Parts: sequence; C-alpha cells; structure tokens
Amino acid sequence: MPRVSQSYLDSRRRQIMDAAITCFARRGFDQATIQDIVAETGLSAGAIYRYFPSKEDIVAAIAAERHAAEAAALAEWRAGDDVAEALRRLVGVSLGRLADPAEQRWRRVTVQVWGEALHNDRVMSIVRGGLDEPLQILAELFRQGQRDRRLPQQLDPDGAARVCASIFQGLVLQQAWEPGLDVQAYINAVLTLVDALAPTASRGDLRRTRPPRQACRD
Amino acid sequence: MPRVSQSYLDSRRRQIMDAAITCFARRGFDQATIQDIVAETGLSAGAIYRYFPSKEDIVAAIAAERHAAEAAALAEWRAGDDVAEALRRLVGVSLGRLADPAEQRWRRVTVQVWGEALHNDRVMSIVRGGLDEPLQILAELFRQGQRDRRLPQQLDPDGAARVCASIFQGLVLQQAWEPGLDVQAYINAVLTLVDALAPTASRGDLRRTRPPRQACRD
Amino acid sequence: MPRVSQSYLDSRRRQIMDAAITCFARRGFDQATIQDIVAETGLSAGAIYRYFPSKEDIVAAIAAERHAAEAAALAEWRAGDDVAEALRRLVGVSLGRLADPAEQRWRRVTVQVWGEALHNDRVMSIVRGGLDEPLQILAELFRQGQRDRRLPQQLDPDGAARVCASIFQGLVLQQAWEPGLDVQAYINAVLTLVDALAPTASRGDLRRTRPPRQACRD
Amino acid sequence: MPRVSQSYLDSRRRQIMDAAITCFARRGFDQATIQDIVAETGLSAGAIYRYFPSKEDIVAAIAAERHAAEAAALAEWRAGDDVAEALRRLVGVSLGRLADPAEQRWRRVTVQVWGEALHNDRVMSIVRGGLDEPLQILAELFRQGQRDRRLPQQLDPDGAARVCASIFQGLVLQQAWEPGLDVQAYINAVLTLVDALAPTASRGDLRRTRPPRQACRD
DNA sequence: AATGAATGAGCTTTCATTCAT
DNA sequence: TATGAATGAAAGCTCATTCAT
Repeated sequence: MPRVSQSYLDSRRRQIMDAAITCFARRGFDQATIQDIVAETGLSAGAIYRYFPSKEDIVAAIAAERHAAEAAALAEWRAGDDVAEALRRLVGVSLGRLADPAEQRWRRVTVQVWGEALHNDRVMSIVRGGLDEPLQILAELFRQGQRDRRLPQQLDPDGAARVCASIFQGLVLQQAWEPGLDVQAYINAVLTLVDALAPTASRGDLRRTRPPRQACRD
Repeated sequence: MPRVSQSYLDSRRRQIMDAAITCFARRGFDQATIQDIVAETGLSAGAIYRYFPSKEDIVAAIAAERHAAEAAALAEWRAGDDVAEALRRLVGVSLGRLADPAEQRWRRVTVQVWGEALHNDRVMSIVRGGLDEPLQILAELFRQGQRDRRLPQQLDPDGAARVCASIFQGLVLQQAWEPGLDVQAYINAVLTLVDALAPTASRGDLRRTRPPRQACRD
Repeated sequence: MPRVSQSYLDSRRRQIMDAAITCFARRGFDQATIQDIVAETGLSAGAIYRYFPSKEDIVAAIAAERHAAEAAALAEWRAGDDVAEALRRLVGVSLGRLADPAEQRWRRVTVQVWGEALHNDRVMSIVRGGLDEPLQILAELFRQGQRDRRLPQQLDPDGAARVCASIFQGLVLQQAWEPGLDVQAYINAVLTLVDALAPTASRGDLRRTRPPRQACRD
Repeated sequence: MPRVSQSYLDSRRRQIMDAAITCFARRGFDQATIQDIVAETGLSAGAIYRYFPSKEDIVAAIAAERHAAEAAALAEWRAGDDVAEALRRLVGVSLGRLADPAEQRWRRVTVQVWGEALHNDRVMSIVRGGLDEPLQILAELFRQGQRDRRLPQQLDPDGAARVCASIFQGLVLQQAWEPGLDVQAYINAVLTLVDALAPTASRGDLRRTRPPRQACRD
C-alpha cells in the first residue's frame, strides 16, 4: 500500500534518469558521480537509492530505455512490399530522427553504452538484444528483395543488414563527436546508395541509364 | 640498472602500453586500475610513472598509436585512377585488416576511445585528427569519380565519405561486441554496394568464393 | 544523521581542528598524515574532507585561527596614555598568556606555521597580516612616547616595534623547544628593559615577587 | 685506501649540502625531494646516497653546520670588560651579519630547522646545543655587569639572556619573511635599548639627563 | 519518504631508497 | 665510483553506499 501515488514514483524515477543522462553525457558513466546526479536532480543521495539500487542500475535502466525507444521506432516502421521504398522509409525513421539536435545528449550516452557493454554483461545483453532483432528483420527484408528480383542476387543479406546497422551507428558516433554535422548530406548519400542498389522507375530519371543490376551476369 | 639503451626504454614503454591495452580492453579506461597494469606488466607502480606522467597519458598514447596505425594503413592505400577499384582496395585495406582475431583487443579499446573522446579533449583531438583526413580523401575520391562519370552525379561526396567511415566504425563496434561475426559476409555486402554504385565489367573478383547462399536463379 | 544543527557542524569542525593541531604539534604539517588526524578524531577520512577541502586547508584554517586569537588579544589591549604602562600591560597580555602550559601545543604549531609560510603563500599572507598590524600599532605607540618625552628620541620606532615582535616570537620558539622554561624570569627581564627605556616612579609593581636572586647590594 | 682524494670527497659533500640548502630554502625539508637535490647538484641519486646515508642526515648536517657557524661567530666575540661595549659588539657580530642579503637562503633554512627540531630529536639536540651555550655566556655577562654595577640589579640575567636570543631569532624570522626589512633600524633600536640599560659617558650626549639606573630605588 | 553526514575501501600518484650495471 | 631504473609502502583524496534522524 504505497504512501504516494504511482505517478509520483514514476516522475521521480524519470527525474533521476533525466539527470543521470545529462551527467553521463557530460562526463561518462565512470566519471560522473552520484553527487553529480544529486546536484542535477536537486534530490538527495538517499532519494536516488530509493529508486535505484545502485549506480549500475541507473546505467542499465538508461541503456534499456534507449533500446526500447529504438525498438519502438522500428516497430513503427513496417517493411512493406517494395524493398526500395521500405529502405527509404527506414532511412527516414532511423536516421532522420538523429537529426534532432535535442538528441545530442542521447547520442553521447549511446556511445558510452557501447563501451560499457564490453565489460558489463547486463548492458551487453541489452545492447545485443537491441541489435539482433533489427539485424534479422533487415536480413529478411534483403532476402525478400532478392526473391522479388529487386536486389542483386549476390548481395549477402546478413552482411548487408550489418552494414545498415553500421550506417546508423556511425552516424550516431560521428554526430556525438560533431553535433553540427550535415545529417541531410549523410541521408542523401545513403538514399543514393539505396537507389543504386534497388533502382526504381519512379526515380533515378536524372541518372544515366545503366544495365539492370538484377540480372545474373556471372 | 642505469645507462640503459634507448631500445630498452622503448621496450619498457611498449610493455606498459601492451599491458594497458589488455587491461583497458578488459575493463575500460576508468575501471582498469594502475594496479591492474602493474599486475599485467610485472613492473611496479613507480616504474609505470617513469614512462608515463599519468594514467590519462597512457590512454592518450594508446589513442594516438591507434590513430597512427590507421593513418599508416590509409597512407599505404592510394586512391588510383579507377574509383571502383580504389574503393575495393580500400575495403580490403580497412575492413580486411579487422578480420584478424588478434585485433579484438584493439577493437575493444577503440570503442572505449570513442567514448573517452566525448569528455577528454586530448583524446578528442586525436580521434578527430584521425577522422577528418580520411573523410577529405574519400570525399575527393567521390568527386573524382563523379567527374569521371563513374559515380551517380547526385551522390553527396561528403555524406558518402561519412558513410564509408560509418561502415568501418560499425564493423569495429559490432566485432568488438561479437568477435565471431562473419567479416567476410560484411565485406561481400560492402563490395556489392560498391558494384551497385560504380559498376564494372571486371567486378566481383575480389570477393572470395563462399558456398552459394542461394542458387543462381537466372 | 542528516539535517543536523549548525552547532553540530561547528563542533565537528572544531573536533577536526583540535585533532589536527595535536597531530601537527606532534609531527609537523608534512609528517602528520590525514590518517593521523583520522585516528585522533575517531572520524573517517571521508568525514574530514566533508569539512575541509584539503589538508592544506586545515593548515590554513589553523594558521588563521591562531592569527585571529592573537588579533583578539591585541584588540583587548589598549595603548593608553602612558607608554611605560602600556608596554607593561602589553607584556602581560602577550607574554603572560604564553605561560599557560596548555598552550604548548599551540606554540609548537606556531613555529611550524612560521616555516610553512615561507613556501605557502596562503599561510604567508595570514602570517604577514598578523604581524604587520601589531608592528604599526607598536611603532605608533613608540612615536607617541617620543612625543611625550617618555622615550629616548633616538629610538627607532619601527625597529623597536620589530624588537617587540621578536621578544614575543623568541619566547614562543624557546618555549616550544623547552616547555619548562622560566617564563617569569623572561617577563621580568623584559619589564626591566621597559623600565630602563621609560623610567617611572611607580614601576616594578607588576613584577611578581620571586626569591631574590641576589641581595640588594645597594 | 680511497680511490679519490679527500678534497674531492669534501667538495662533493659541500656541493650536495649547498644544493640541499637551496632546495630546502625553496620548499622546506619535507616538500623538497631528493630529486630536487639531484637536479640542483647535477649528480645522480645514487651519488647523493654515497655521501649521506639518508635525507634526514642531510638535514642534520645542515643544522649542525649552521650551529657551528654561529658558535664560531660567538667564539670570535669576546665578552670583554665593559658590559655595554660587549653587548654593542655582540649586536654587531650577531645581527650585523644577518644584514647580508646572501644569507637569506640560510635564514629560511634556519626557520625550517626550528620547526624540524620539534619532532626530530637529532636536530633538536643540535639546536639546543647551539642555544644553551650562548645563553650561559650571556647570563654570565649580565651577572658580571651587575657585579660591576653597570646593569640594574633587578635584571634577571637568565631571562635577559633569553631576551637577547629572542632579539636574534626574531630578526632571523622576520627577515626570512621579509628580505627587504630594514635591519639597520632594528639594530639601532637594539643599541638604544642597550644604552638605556647600560648608559655610558661616551655616548648618550644627545639624550636628556636621566637618573642613574643602577641605584636600587626600591 | 527523505535527508545528508558518515563510512572506508580503494583510487592515483609520489618519493626515499636500493642495486644491477 | 657513479648511474638512474626500479621499487613499493604510503600518501592525499574520492565516492558509491548506508542509515540514524
């Protein structure tokens, strides 16, 4: 029988996580201290420990939240019939969102999470969980594209899925380092790649004619 | 033990850096302690500090060394006349090297360096120095390819350069997480992308033969 | 244990300073360790650092407190009209206080402070602040005595002020070395000097009776 | 059978002590490091330890040397028949020497020695040895002056001796803090005090007539 | 439920001293 | 003899965590 409402508890937890994200973005997980978070929240050290059993749990909660957000973004995106169109929508969903300057704090924390995962099993399983599912979805998309003769038969679907992940991860990293980076130029380059890989009639009219790529020339 | 040779001094420094890389790969910069490095080297704490003024300097030296190694790999690679050929060689030089399982320690440290750069100006300038030059070289390569009509005119050269960087960074990251990752599949996917972007008659020969994932249905 | 009163905080700070004075008196500033103070207080190392940002700050706080105590003693003393009387009262105020055996700890610390001032600007400014003001007051007293024709005209007021400071400092030093030193003999000698310098009819009454060291041979 | 001459050994020892004095004057005994002395001498750490068994021995040697120098200065001074004249010569010998700006390094080290003596028995016995002998000589001088009726009978000879020591010590201290201090003003003040205590016919002609101090007026 | 003073293990770094060369 | 690289105990200080209030 709680003495305070659940929403009160939730908002405290949210407040702590927000402050922690700010602190972790600023100084990294290890260099940010509980006192930093205390200062950022305006709460007391004791209060923090009422909501999280340890600093590591805050880190894990943040990593998990990030994972959930990405999963939600992906869930929103539906593969659809046309591969090229699906990839273009994916670019919009995943990369377009990164263009938001307000996400800079998140990008910095994400890069920290990557490193943390390497020596923190809990974070690693969160990170891997957040990567493996998209990889499978993407690989399946590429396989479907090949079945539909919309993609080169020699394209390795699993490798290509990982390349897609890299294109996302690299942008996160480069933007974390350089917040002013030209995201649109990056997105355009990716779209050109998609076009090259899966040409469509309704696009590419400005391009010189090229032999259809999907015929097996070997 | 005084008046030792320069090579003796160099080998001690190397010994410390090697031990530090091992420790940092294992636990991250902040969680690895000087005592860990002491245990790993077999030297004393005092000896470490004869070669490096602080733990942070060891981190910086490692980041700088990594940067130098990548700059050397890039210097080895020459853009050459043909864009497609140049890109394929670049894939071999930059990604092929990552396939070496012995590099796993390095990959893990590299990911740590990325995070460290975010709150360590010294490391950041090393990292940025190691990124900006390749980006310019790649962008120029793409511009040249466009002048040669070997690449789509609408390809954004700067964005494309960053995508290349991402393809490298993402593989480093994913391999750090999953050492057994199929690098060849990744490389093949990238080569297929290169083919799609800059088609050649003589393409595909750099792709190693692998068991056909699907029969050629054409 | 939170939300404690200000007096609680003050008493903790006092406790730490007292312990530190004991430790510093025993082993000097540099050889006394934080662990010594921890042992002396019964607090933990962390608790010390809640009240003082560094060991040096404890030293500075102690030097400042000493300075404040002496300034208070001086403020209590008022120069008054008659030079000889004023000097005699000064002797009582400044030297008499030193006779207290409980002050031994303070004398030892004071000597440490003198040395510390030589390579610690913060301590030096405290020490200089505690010396310059008394020197000016004393010099003015001597000048007034000369205007009143109660002191030799050729007496250098500034030099004499410094001699007075020396008479104080030397007693602190010699007592620090030799706690059983005969302070009364010292004071008597100083009073005789004062008499010689500024003769009065009613002098000598402040001198405590002691067994005659030699019969009055006149 | 030494491999090198004694004078070579002596000069090395001298060189180390000079460097140590410089370092100790600069940073104090505890904060000056053996490495500081190594840098100041140009010798190696090992070489230092060939001439002194420990850092503490260097401190002790310096304290002892200082003591010997003061003893020599005192030995040079002979009490003589006339008290007033003897005291005036003493002022010249002991205080006049301090006026030398080159002695600043020594003054700073002396103040450090005072503090060191408080927790270093070896240094304490050197310091006490250097103080007790002069105190006895001075006390005897004052007693002689009283027998000669040249000094007030009520002057406490032991106390007065300590006051003389203070006048010396205080000047050392104040000059250590303030190298530009007006030593001559200080000396003049002391000489005026001596005159007041032991008036002479050949001096004081500018002074107003005062009742002879040596009569027992009580 | 909230506070924040207290804890104390453990961190990085220093430095007097040693001894193989 | 002289060197200076190596040692390692111990220093000052930090900070995640606890718990009396």
